[in-house]
Amino acid sequence: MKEAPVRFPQLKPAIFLERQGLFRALVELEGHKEEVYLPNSGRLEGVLLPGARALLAEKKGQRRKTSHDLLLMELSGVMISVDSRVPNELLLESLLNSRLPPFWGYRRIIREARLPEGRIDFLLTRGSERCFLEAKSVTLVSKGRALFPDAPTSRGRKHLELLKQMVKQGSRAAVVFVVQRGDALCFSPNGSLDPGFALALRQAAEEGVEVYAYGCQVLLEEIKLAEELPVLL
DNA sequence: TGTCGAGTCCCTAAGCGTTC
DNA sequence: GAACGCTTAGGGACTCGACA
Repeated sequence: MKEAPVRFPQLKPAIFLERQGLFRALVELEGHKEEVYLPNSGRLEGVLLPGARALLAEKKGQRRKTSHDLLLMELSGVMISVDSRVPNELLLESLLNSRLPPFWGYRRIIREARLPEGRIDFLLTRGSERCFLEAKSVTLVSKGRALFPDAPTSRGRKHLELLKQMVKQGSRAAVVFVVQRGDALCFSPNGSLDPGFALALRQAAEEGVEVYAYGCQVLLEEIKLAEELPVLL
């Protein structure tokens, strides 16, 4: 697979102190404490560790209440992207440039496709053929195995139900787990934390929903999709 | 008709409060 | 106890009105 990077602006190093809310974190930046935007509402277990190195992007905007986004954490030399918007961007880049072999040949790509039952991240079409694609952000890795979710997710199960419905209606449907770090060797659902999601994913796969996982190469300058990872359901 | 800006809706997931 | 709704911050998509 060829590379499809999302580039970062110049990042500022900081020290992560604590999470202050769903979307806020307190860091030490250039000798003072600073509240920054954390673009991820997940639990981020084992990633947001006090004292760890954080990397920030300066942001300007009228509606903003913070002046920086927390984009990367560095733990034991491993760079981890904590921006939950990145997987969609990476997939879009890869789809637009025909860089994902399982999804080659689709002529039209619609983001955030609206359905009566909900919204799906991508709808790919080729004539009358349709493929629904849902992207999931993964940040948790244990002993080389990427795990999703890092907190019980009823929304995740809802998305799987929706994909199953699309398969029943004759469309193709897939869920793509994007592991936003470079130290994962394989992917599994996090059955010990959310057995319901793990069961739903296995059932979805049995009923025809395709399951893919990709690792990422995370650098200070950019993040790009890496090789496809084995999925162990 | 085309462009621009303002406003609205929806998405992310956890946590809290309310209702049954 | 379960189910549901709301809130949180920020951004993208979309709609609508104003104007050239």
